[in-house]
Amino acid sequence: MSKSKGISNPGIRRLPRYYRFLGELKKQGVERISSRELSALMNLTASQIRQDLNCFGGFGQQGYGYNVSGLYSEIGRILGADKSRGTIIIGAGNLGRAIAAHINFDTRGCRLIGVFDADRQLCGTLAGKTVIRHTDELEVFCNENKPEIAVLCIPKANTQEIADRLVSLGLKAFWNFSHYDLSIDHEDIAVENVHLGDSLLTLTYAAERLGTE
Amino acid sequence: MSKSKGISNPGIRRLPRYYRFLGELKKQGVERISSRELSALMNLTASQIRQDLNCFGGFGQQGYGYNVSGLYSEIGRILGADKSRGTIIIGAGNLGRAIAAHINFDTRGCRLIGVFDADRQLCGTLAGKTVIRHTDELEVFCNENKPEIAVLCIPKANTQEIADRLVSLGLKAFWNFSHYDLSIDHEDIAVENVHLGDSLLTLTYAAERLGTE
DNA sequence: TAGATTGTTAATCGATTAACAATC
DNA sequence: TAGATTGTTAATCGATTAACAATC
Repeated sequence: MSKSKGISNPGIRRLPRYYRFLGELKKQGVERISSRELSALMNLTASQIRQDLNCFGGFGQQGYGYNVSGLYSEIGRILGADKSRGTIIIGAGNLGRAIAAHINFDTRGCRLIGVFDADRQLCGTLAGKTVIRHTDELEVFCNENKPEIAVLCIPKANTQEIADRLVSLGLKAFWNFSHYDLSIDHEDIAVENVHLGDSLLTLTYAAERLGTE
Repeated sequence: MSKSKGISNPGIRRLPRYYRFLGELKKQGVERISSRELSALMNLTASQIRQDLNCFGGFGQQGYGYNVSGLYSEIGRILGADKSRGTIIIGAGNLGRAIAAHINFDTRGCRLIGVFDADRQLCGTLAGKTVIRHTDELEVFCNENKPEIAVLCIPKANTQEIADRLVSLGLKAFWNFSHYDLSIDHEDIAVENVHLGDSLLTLTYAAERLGTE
């Protein structure tokens, strides 16, 4: 066991990637892997991997390396992928429906239990395998089902308002796709802002500089 | 003018965010802003902002601050948002269609000129405002229209193969949504991997730790 | 001129890399 | 035991912050 100096911030964002690669290796039937082999695969340094992993405990074995399947489960546990937190999507436009259909919530510690939209036309139709409900039903639904995580696929203008309402309904974590930097003043609330537009602009910037260096 | 020590890597990823906030301020009719005011708005330090911006030139004025609209254009130019690079989407499933309909390519230096899918059932139908074509037409289409940027919304298994094919057709930049870490060995190719699953797991991790610290 | 705020250098902090003793 | 590879400390590198002279 480490005395847990804590993993670096960049390290935290590497954890899901470790998890993904280890899952792949496990699926391929690989039993053990050294930090060196994994570093080659993932384009990191072996040192970095050992530092990252050792923050959570000594998962490896000298002279052997890491047991793939064991490490996979450990990281899954660290990430909370073994949980099953009730999750709702707010906004059933193109993006909300794509996320409902496209994201595998279950393997990431989440269970999709509801999709909501303000447009009555959409209510009753399906987003993935989930029936779309009207946002008026949020209060009743949340009191009954106690979801913890909300995915926000709504226009910028409504985001803060809806988020505040959901906080008051007990939601604890927000995956925010609106073009708005959500930051919630309550402590004990987690927010992950996804700005696809920013990501595209980063690519544009890189394209702009190709062949320059 | 700076002698361009170069912006930090995290700094590069902050540029689109600066652009977004300045665009908002401009829309609100704000004329000037100091690094201090902007830092409060964006949750950064004033020093950081001055460092980031000064890498590209002295856009500010002592005693005054920055001209919002001028700085907005400068950053847009740096990012390449003023260009109009031909862009195609490969894969017209839920995600591909959501991106076609949801992302404003034009304001980010990209012009969506084609959407392709391997499923003939989809061909001829619309993704956003763009007709879906069969991937068999890629060669002819690319030779005629010379797209530079490809958005990959295809299954993991096909990603590397399709990417290689597109590289040989002259594509220069890849916005990759497949569950696969695309890395292209050719130099002079830019890749931006978007792993929505990793993003969700990061949120799960944060949710797991709420109230812990 | 006085006040404000940048541009820029120096100091600090944090993350990554290198090195190696511990140990399987 | 010999070889391999971790866990962990120390050295390096890079990014952020602080400070302040330049200047509008």
